[in-house]
Amino acid sequence: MENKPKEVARRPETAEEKMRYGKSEAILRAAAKVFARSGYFNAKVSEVAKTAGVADGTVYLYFKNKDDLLTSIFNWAMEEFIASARKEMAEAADPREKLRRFAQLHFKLFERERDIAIVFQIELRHSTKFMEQFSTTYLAEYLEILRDIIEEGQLTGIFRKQLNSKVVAKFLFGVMDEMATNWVLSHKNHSLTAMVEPVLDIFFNGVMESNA
Amino acid sequence: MENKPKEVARRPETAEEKMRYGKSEAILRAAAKVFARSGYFNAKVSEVAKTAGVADGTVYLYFKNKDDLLTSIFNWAMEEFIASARKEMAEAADPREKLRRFAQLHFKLFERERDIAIVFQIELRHSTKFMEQFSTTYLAEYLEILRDIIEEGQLTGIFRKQLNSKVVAKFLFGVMDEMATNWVLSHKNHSLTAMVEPVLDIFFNGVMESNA
Amino acid sequence: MENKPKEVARRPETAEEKMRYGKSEAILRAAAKVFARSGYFNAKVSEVAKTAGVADGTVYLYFKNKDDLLTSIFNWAMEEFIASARKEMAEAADPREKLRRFAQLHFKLFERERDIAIVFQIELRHSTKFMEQFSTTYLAEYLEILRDIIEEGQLTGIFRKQLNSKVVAKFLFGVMDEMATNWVLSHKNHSLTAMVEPVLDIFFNGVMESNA
Amino acid sequence: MENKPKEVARRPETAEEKMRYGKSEAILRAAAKVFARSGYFNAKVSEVAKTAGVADGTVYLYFKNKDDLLTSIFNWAMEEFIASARKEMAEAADPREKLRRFAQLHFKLFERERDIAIVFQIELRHSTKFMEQFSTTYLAEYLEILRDIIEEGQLTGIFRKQLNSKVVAKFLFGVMDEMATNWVLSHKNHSLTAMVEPVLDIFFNGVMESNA
DNA sequence: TATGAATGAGTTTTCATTCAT
DNA sequence: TATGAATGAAAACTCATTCAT
Repeated sequence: MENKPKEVARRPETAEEKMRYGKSEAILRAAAKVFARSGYFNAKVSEVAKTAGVADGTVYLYFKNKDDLLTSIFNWAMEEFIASARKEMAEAADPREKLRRFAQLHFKLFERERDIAIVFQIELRHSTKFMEQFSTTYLAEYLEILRDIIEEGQLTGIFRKQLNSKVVAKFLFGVMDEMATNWVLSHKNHSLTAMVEPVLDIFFNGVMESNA
Repeated sequence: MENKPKEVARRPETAEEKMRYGKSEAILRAAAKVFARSGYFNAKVSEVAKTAGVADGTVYLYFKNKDDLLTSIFNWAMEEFIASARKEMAEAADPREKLRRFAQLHFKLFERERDIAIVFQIELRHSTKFMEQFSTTYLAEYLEILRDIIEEGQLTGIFRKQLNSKVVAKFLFGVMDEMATNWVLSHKNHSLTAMVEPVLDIFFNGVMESNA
Repeated sequence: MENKPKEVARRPETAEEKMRYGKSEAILRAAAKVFARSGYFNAKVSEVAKTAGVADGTVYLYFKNKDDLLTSIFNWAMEEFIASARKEMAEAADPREKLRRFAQLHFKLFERERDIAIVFQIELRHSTKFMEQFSTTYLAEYLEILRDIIEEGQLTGIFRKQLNSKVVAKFLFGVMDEMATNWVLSHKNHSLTAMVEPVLDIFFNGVMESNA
Repeated sequence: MENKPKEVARRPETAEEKMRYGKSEAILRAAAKVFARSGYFNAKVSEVAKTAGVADGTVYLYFKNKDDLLTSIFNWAMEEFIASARKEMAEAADPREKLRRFAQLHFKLFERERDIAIVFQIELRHSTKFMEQFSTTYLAEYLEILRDIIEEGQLTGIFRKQLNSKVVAKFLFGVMDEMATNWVLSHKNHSLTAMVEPVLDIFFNGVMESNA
């Protein structure tokens, strides 16, 4: 994320805009940190402002309201993730390799940005309203990518054709989501990416044809 | 649930206590309904009281505070679930059958009590604090049951011995949790229990020895 | 006003309600006092609460919001005034006597309740929105009463028939309104009711010599 | 503004001043429009700036603060009005004609500048503080002019000598003020100047038949 | 036990004003 | 002069909780 500022919605052009952009991102990062620490509802906007090093009112120059902060963290991270995922998927040939890279990407992002991981795994789930919005936008796209890979694997004969690719995609997402939540809640600070291999091992043995 | 009052924490003995118990459960059910509808933070205690048909102050005769309502819904449902799960597990012989019954039990409870399902899948996740507490108590017990069955299956030779039973248990929980969340957020009202077979199909193909 | 609590919208029946009613009126009187002193926009709800001897939140148990306080002061006083005006008008026979009593009633109310007078003459005028609402409800009724008396005088031959009764009513209201505003803003504390005679003298006789 | 009051009403001399003058007046007109539309307290300085086509900060180069905008609108219009009134009064001989021209002038100004009329009739009344200041300065001068004409009429024998000229002046102001407020609040867009004749008719002749 | 009126702490948000450029 | 991004004080309102009845 650090090195990919251009992947956020608005692109700064002038030096002046760059500064505005920097403030916007600083506030978003501060919000992620504060939300991760206190939980969205208990977090105070003034705390976000203080963490970002700006005045309370400045937050409202960049974001409509507190809720918009949460939504923006989500959009910001998700857009970036989907973009890199699509790019990386294009580089791998084997569907198994694609899934492996995809999971790696997901988990590496979380390990690099623990605050974002916490917000994603815990805070964003706080309301049906948000969850529904989430489900119908980015989650749908996330599942779409997985589904495409699985169907590709079914065509090339390495995954069982009779399986419903949609169910399989949800299945894999569920497993990965659970690993992520588990990692976020655990204080043992074990590696999350280390889970990719054992998880995919089980998964592949389940979806592969026995002669694949 | 109505007819299984004994499965809630305290058992009423006298007629007087029975009445208290009834009110306590009424409040808990009202809380689940209101939390499911509005989300925990937006839900008002007065709304819970009104839904339960009692005065605002009465809620505080049975529960310490608003947070206690959430915790109590969780404890109430979880104790009941774990108890029936352990009982039912004892009745089945085959590990695969055990897992099948376990998943059925989990999903049937949710289908019967949608408010509880919403609270479990959405509202309870609202804070790391709660999630951590959840992880170290009932989730641990839930995973324990799964792990026991899996290890039993590894002993009897139908599940691959080299797999880490703890990872497998989390894997299975993650898949089921994802199916549940998906069902809660979906408005299509598809059957949740119908997911048991396809999910376990994938799972078993993954964890079984090829000669099992 | 003190001795006519029943003329306010809600009538208290039980002893319990009477207490609630008392609090409602206390808050309304406190609001009138604070609004009169600081002006509506500069007045703080917390100041109203303190003046009424209740907690801030209690204000919102009786009134929807700050604006509702202003509107309620107006409705409360206006309903009372219109009612006593109609009653008193019925008791007088001569149209000139009716107008005299009407003006007396209006000015006496203001002298007895200076806070209310200030709110009426100054604070209620702060927005077109309110003024429009005011114009189409109680002011209309106020002008209606005046107009009825004037038309009665035109029928009995003491007022010039060719005059537009609506214009005459507005004319008289304007004069009285100006006297009231003048009195409110003056610190000399002259008598307002003392203005009734000279004003009606001009109004009745006109400013021109009959031989001019 | 404190030390540059003359730059509002007066005419610009240098090109530089012309620009300043133009901007100052543009801001004042914008303020009148915005205050008329939203009410003083709800109006935003940024909205005034936007309407005037200048940056927010520029408003503060010409006016001390938001309150100064209101006061300046008032001073600006009032100075202009008093000046033209005095000039026009000098041109008429008959006291009745003088009053007629005076009323015409007042109402024509309002018809030409509706925003100003709204600010005068509604927004300026929002606080006792302002009303008191208003009463002791321009209103006093306004009433002075009226009083002079009335006393002139009393000397020439067309107005009744025994009337208190101060009361008569207030009386007439009250009537005209009411007509103006009525016109401002009415959406029927009737002519305000058309009210001059009927109002002065009543004023001059009185409402009673001479034989009543 | 049950009630529900009263409490008052606490937080988001707005917007007049400033000041570095 | 002109700008407009940044400031931060200030206040309406909510609602969990209490407690006298």
